[in-house]
Amino acid sequence: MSTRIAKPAPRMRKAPRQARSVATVEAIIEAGARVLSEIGWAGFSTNKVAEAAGVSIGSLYQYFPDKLALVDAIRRRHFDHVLSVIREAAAEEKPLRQFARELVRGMIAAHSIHPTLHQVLLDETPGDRGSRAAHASFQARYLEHYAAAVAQYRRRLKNTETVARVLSSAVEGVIHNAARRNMLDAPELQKQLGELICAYLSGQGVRA
Amino acid sequence: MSTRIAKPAPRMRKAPRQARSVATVEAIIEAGARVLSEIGWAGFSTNKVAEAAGVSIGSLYQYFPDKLALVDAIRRRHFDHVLSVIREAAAEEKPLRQFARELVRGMIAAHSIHPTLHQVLLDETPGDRGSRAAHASFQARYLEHYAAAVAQYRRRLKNTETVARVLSSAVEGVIHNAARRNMLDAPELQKQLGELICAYLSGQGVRA
DNA sequence: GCCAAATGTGAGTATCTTGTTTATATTCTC
DNA sequence: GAGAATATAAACAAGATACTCACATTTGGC
Repeated sequence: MSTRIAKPAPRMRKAPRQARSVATVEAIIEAGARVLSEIGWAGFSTNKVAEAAGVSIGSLYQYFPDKLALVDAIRRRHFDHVLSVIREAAAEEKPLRQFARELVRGMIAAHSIHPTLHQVLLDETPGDRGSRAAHASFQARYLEHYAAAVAQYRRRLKNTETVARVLSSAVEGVIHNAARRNMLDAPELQKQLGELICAYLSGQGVRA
Repeated sequence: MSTRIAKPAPRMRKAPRQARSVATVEAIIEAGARVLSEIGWAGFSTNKVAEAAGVSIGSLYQYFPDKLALVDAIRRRHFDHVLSVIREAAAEEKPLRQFARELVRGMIAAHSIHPTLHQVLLDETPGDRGSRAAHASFQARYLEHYAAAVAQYRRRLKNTETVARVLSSAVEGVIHNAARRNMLDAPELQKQLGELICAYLSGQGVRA
């Protein structure tokens, strides 16, 4: 219970100017993502990340003011990636079947590198200060894109937002579960996930 | 890397004989579930659990030989609960619509007490020794019940297991996501989740 | 080649957490 | 009321870990 008055907490302590340092920073973020995905937030220590990156701990603190700034960087990079995937899938008008296929492919690809990173970022990672805003903004845009797709393919136009939420979390659930048992690239699973999306969105199947 | 030769690790150090101690043990397990759900495995400490249970740390160690035994007890209790829910929903033959409704209701009820406990148990909790077996056994029986339902309602009989896996993880994903944003009891969500299940299982919608 | 700036190093520290024991006090059963 | 069961919390030992600092090395422009 010490005096906790809003630390400024800058993104980076120092900007990398030479090619070397750019590579170092990149290596740190990449290793951080790996550690976070493989061991989870509980085991995420700066020393461990530095070691995994093949970099001294001092170098890490030369660019990141503290642990949370590092997590922020990891989060930003990953969220940007995922957002681009769904944005692309929902971009132009295309048949439902194709949308589903592209979405599944993209999502699986995005999770193949660090299978459980996404969930760890959402569930375990603390959301102090600025990251909360980024978090919310990500979620909002994420949902927006899903909602756009839902509005495009769904006949009944009611509850678009709820439908989008259900759809997105269902997809995430399947992918996360598959990631946990190393089945992300099973083609059978991809097909079924695609069918789930199509079935739900075309959804004239059963009446309420 | 010390000598890691299978600790026996008994379930309980001592069985509660009087009513008092039974209540104590129950309070500990309950508080443990609460802590695990609210703070996650990273913040799960025996001292914290004891305090949350309104019990001294000594009492905790009088019944549980170590931290993992406690987690085991929590896990066992929760898994039994969830299993009974799905077993009941998939028990007798009933219309698809009704099955979906009962499954959703039961699942939501099971997650309403400790919203994120299930995911924490699956994702963050370590699986040393005996718990691995329990874990696997739970997953197996869990899937079995889903598969039974799938076999009952799905027309095409191929890939029953994959379909069951996709279905179960989709349901879990939706519920977990709703739990995170405290929307578990939104009736709109329940309805949509039911529709998702029905649409996927009836699933004549789109051809491959 | 030279030098100032940029970058990299890693041992060290100070602090905190936490699992577990133990000696002691209280409550129950008979 | 005796002895067993149960509860208490102070204390500890061991470890983890975020972060600093004084120094070494490399780079890029001149």
